[in-house]
Amino acid sequence: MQAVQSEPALNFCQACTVRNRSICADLDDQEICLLNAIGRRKTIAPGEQLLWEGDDAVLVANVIEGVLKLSTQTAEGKEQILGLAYPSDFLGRPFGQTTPYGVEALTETQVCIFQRADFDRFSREHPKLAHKLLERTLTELDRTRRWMLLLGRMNAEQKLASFLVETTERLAPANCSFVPSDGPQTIELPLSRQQIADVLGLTIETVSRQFTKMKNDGLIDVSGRREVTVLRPKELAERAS
Amino acid sequence: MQAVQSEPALNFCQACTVRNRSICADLDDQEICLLNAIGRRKTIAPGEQLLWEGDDAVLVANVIEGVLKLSTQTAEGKEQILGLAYPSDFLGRPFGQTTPYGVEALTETQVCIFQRADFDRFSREHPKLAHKLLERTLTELDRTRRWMLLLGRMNAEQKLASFLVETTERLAPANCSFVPSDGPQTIELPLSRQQIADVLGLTIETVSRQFTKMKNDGLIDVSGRREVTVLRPKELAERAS
DNA sequence: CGCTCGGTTGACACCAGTCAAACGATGTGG
DNA sequence: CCACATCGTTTGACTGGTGTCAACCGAGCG
Repeated sequence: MQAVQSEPALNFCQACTVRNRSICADLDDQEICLLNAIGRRKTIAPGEQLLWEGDDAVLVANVIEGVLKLSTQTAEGKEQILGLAYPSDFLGRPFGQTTPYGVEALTETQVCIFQRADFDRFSREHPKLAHKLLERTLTELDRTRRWMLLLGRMNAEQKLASFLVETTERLAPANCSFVPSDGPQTIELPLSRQQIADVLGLTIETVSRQFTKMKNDGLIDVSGRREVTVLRPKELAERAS
Repeated sequence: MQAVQSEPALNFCQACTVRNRSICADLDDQEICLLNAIGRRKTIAPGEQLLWEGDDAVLVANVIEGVLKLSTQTAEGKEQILGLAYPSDFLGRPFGQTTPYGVEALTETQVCIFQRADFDRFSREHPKLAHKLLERTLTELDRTRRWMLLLGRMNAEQKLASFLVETTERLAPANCSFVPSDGPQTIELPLSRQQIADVLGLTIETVSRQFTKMKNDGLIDVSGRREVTVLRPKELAERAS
């Protein structure tokens, strides 16, 4: 576990870009101040790990900027990505003993981290925060369950189409330009082909073939390795079934 | 939505068999009394539905006895079971708008139901309950994520083995006899072959073939349709990988 | 220039899905 | 009592999608 890149305890929260979307949203200025005192900002480079599977859960965090993956491995060493975390998402396992999955940054990422003990205490004393956390966890559970449908019942084409639709949606507010939702839209994928395969429960070859097929069908355009333009969002959504 | 089989408002909670395991565990007698006043017991027959996918979420519930399934469907009508609920588990979507999955009883089931509005209010006023609910939801999220690994990365044999291992574990305390965990153990499956297939993201034929294979390999014994004896728990756990 | 790395493409194998038939337990009506 | 239908399950034959293995491509870099 490496040293935390701490910064002086100024009130970062007031200028925080996810202030109104994260679990802190319902707290008043005074409470924010208290929370600010126990939290620290940290920047994580792509590929760097924030939490390790099986470790004691000593940290929790809010995602401020960037994308991270939560993943676990089978006994044979195959990876399965359990979920992706975007800005305003919450990371970690409060009130738990061990972290049940690894967390790794996919892009340049900024998080707001707390010692778990501090955070646990704070949330016990501030039901508003605990309540927000509960709502968020319930939402995350719903999203995860929808992902099960994808893994259990969809074929490769439907999986990739679903992935592109969801990624476009979740990345859109970051670009923030008001793009008509049925027109072409370009996104930069935060994941490599291998990582997409791990998310979808496929192999890299199958993912690659599906990309090529969609390109040939005129649904998408693939410029660089990470750059994808969705040409026909509606048809793509249809293929996601 | 049918009428609730309500009973006079005696204090059922005091005699509740899941009193110490459910989300009510941390409440004191006075709080239990208040909760008791807004809850109702209800018995559900196998096959009967408690919540409908897409409905307004008006009910939440604790499972007291029996097994239920949470499920959703693809556009093509294939079913995917998202999870199973056992005694002491919590059902429903507090603080949400619509129920994101259907809930149906698999066995004769007893639940303790609340109007969502009542429950939401109660949990806001009693942080102890909200906290238990949060812990439980976090645990459920972890369990669901482990299930994703099964759906995304395991083959049919590993899936069925995992299913039998988990079902044996979760059904064991109900039988309550102290069986040595490495000896033979008989359980009555709460699911049909088709439902097992829906849980594991397989077809009924594949499930059936895997049952036959495990029987021939001497790992299990299949007496009736629902009765399975695990002969070699350790080997079974190994196949679950 | 050659190396590495991520991605693409091809050939092939195999697991699980599909379709179809048969089985066995249960129930119904004559 | 038997004939027959029904339902969940099992078994068989075949297909096809996806995994596996391997070769190749193209960009970046020393």
